[in-house]
Order: sequence, then C-alpha cells, then structure tokens
Amino acid sequence: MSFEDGLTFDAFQEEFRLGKEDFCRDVFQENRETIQIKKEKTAVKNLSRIFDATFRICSRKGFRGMSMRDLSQESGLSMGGLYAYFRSKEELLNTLQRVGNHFIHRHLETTSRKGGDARQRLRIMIKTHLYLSEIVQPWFYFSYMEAKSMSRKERDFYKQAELFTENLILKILKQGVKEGQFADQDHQLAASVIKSMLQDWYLKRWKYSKREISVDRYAEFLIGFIESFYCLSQGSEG
Amino acid sequence: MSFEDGLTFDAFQEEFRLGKEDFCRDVFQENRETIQIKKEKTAVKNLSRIFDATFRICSRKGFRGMSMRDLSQESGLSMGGLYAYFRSKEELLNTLQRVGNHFIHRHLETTSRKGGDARQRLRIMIKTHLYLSEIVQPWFYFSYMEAKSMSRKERDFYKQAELFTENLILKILKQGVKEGQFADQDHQLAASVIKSMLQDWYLKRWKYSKREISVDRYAEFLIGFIESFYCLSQGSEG
DNA sequence: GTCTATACACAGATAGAC
DNA sequence: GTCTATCTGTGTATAGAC
Repeated sequence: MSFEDGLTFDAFQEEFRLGKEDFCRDVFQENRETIQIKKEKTAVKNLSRIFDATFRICSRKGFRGMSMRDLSQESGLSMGGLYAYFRSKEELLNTLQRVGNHFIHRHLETTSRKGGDARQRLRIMIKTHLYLSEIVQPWFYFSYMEAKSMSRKERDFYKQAELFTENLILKILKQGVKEGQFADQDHQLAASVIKSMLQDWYLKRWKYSKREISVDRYAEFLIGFIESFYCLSQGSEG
Repeated sequence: MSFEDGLTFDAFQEEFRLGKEDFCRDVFQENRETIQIKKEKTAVKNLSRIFDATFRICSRKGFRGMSMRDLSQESGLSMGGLYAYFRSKEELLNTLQRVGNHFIHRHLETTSRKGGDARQRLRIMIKTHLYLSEIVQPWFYFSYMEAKSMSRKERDFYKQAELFTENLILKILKQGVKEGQFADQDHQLAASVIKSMLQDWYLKRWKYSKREISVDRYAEFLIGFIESFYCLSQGSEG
C-alpha cells in the first residue's frame, strides 16, 4: 500500500501514544470533587477496569440493560466500591460521554488546524478520525449507541459533537472549491455521508474484523471514493 | 428535480400502498398461536398501538430501559392486556425483529429481480431501500439499535439481513463491471459503505428533517456520489 | 479505600374478576 | 377481550464494618 501523505495508523500511534490510560486520567482529573478516591494511581487503575467492564457489558445489553451488579462482577469491584467512583449509574453514563467527547474534540481540533491544501487536509482529517476511533473504539461505539438514553443536556452535547466533526469536513470541502481543487457539490450532504462512512468503521467492527480489513485500507478506500466525487483532476500527484 | 428512472417516493407509495397496518397484519398472521386475541381487526388495531408506543419509548430509552408499565401507559392497554399479545417482553422484541426483517426482505427480494442494466438496477435498489426505510423508519431505527440486545439466534438473523442487502448491492456492482459499465473497484468495501449511507438516512432522522432534506433528494445525491466512483462514462444519458 | 449486608423501589409476570 | 390486584425477583443505592 502507498500513502501519499505518509500517514499510517502505526505512525499515528507512535506520535501520540494515546491509550485508555490517558482517557481514565482525564476522567479522574475532571471529576476530582465527586470521586471519593484521592490517589491518582489507584483511581486510574480502577476507572480503567470499570470502563472496560462497562463497554463489554453494554456492547451486549446496552447501558440500561446493565445492572450495577453486572458491573460489579465484571469489573471485580464490589457494589460499594463502584459507588466510591460514581454517585449513580446515571453519572457514570454522563461522565463517559462528556469526558470522551472532550477527549476526541481536542484531538480533532488540533488536527483541523494543520495547514496544506484542501486535498491534503481532507486526507488528514479522515485518517485522524478513523485512527482515533480505532484506538478507543469501545468508547465510540458506546457513545453512539447510548446517546439517545442520556439526559437532555448530555444528548445535546453529543449532537453538537457530531455536528462539529461534520463542520470540520464541510469547511475543508468549501476551501477546496475556493482553491479550484474540488468540484462544487452539495457540501452539506457530502459532509454528512462522509461522516456516516467514518462511523461505520467503529459501528460494524464485527464485519470489518472478520474480513480482515485494516484501518489503513479502509481509510485509503474512503479517500479514493470521496476524491472521485470531488477532485477535478484525479489520480495520485504526490 | 429530474429522475432518470422516473422513480419517486410518491410513485413508490402509490404503487405499493405499504403502511404500518400491513406490518401489524403480518405480525398477527405469523403469531396466531401465541396471540390470545383471535379477532383480526381488534388484534391489528392494538398491535399497532403497542408497536407505536414501543418505538416511541425505545427511541428515548432503548428497549431494556422501557418497562412494561411504561408500555402499558403509552399504548393505553393495561398490563394484563399487553400480555395477551406477547407472552414476555423478550417475545415482543424478537417478534418485532423477525417479522420486520421478513417484511423488508420480501420487498428487496422482489426489487432485486427487476431487470435492466447495472446502472438502472443500482438506482432502483438504492431508492427502494431508502423508500422502505422512509415508510417504516421507526422499525428500522429500532431494529438497528436493539440488534445487540437480542438473543443469539435473533442477532444472527439480524446480521444475515444486513449482509443480504450488502450482497444485493455487491452483485449489481459486479454485473456492472462485466457489462463494461462500471469501473473495477473494491466491490465488497464499496457495497459496505453504500449500505452505511443508506442506513444514515433512518439513523440520523433528527439531522435530515431539521435540514428539510427529502428522501428523493438524498437518493439522488447518493446515486450521483456512487456513480462518480463507479461509472466509466458519467452524466445523465436517460 | 474497599468490603458485606441490607433498605426499599420497581421490574416482569400472572390470576381471576368483569 | 380487557382490567385490577398482587406475587416475587431484581434493581439502585447506602450504611457501617474493616
């Protein structure tokens, strides 16, 4: 496989060294008042077990189908132990959504500021999104599936996040037209369906892993697909 | 708007006159033994209320978050009344999935047998899928979201249904290459992402209706998008 | 910081009146 | 064919020992 931009999943991981520990540390930092455990090391370790268990159970039964007893058993913490980290089941859900969105937002924001022409920026945006969703796939899946069962406030937050990504793509498409690089299409609809294809990667994991399709292959396919629609002068120039 | 194939949502509705009553009648016919109510008219009327209520509640809380008391209140039937139609909450879920899949399968099957060249067949397949999901959107959404919480057997059934649609698209794409009409792309991946764009239409209803995008506009956009990737000789020939 | 034991609300389901 | 009343298990959450 050849990548015009040289950006691959391995390189991305190497550069950012993102993992679920970072995610758990964020949760701890942003919830110091409500989390009763004060030692960071202990908290991060247990939060990690709680989240892993949550994602595992919810991917089968959904959040509302998971009982705190289930969670206690799967995470290895006792009932009382769990409630030292979250005051209620609802708070667990809201925290996961909020911190997760924040986490992703930060990385996409940084990426979106990278320069270059529209074509390059589109490639980078698509890859970054796919790579992030590859690293924290369980969170992406969870967030998507449980968005509807959150409180009004948190649900609105989720929708904003969805529109944020769409807008990043939209801006790049418009930039491309200005630069005379992209065709003038229905950008809003284009951004919307591009987003849906990005989401398919973490929503249909069962399908893609069975077929042994790597994230890089998926990324290159998507980029080719989109460019054939958008690029006035096609082909690999790099 | 101009449609090469003349197929529009209104025309589709006119031809098939599909509605949720047909869906409820199917449920009644296929579950005569377990449904205690024997008068078709009564049964269909109440099933319709039960399903409407189920879809409404589950779109907010998910199936596992819906209690039978919720359902009783929203549907207007008493607790005892509900259990005259379904022996358990689980059975309600499984029946909805099974009959729904059967319902959709039948219509896509018929459509897929329609002749013509690959380009025409692709157009028709895409439109039929979108139109069906427009008519019974609540069911599509429900089925997608609750697939994970079903029993093994029913979940496999769901996956089969997903792959069935993908395969219909796949066959058309391959036919197009044989006929020299389509480019030779990664058909499996193409079929997969096309499916995801079809699904976006019923999964993100909140977005598309706020933007006042009609199903026909969405359909034409998708077709244009896909054809730019696949068609060797582009443009409207019809 | 983590556990066990327990309170009490609410779930799914059914029996039997009408 | 539909309702009300009720059984019993499980749910979330907490108090208090260690």
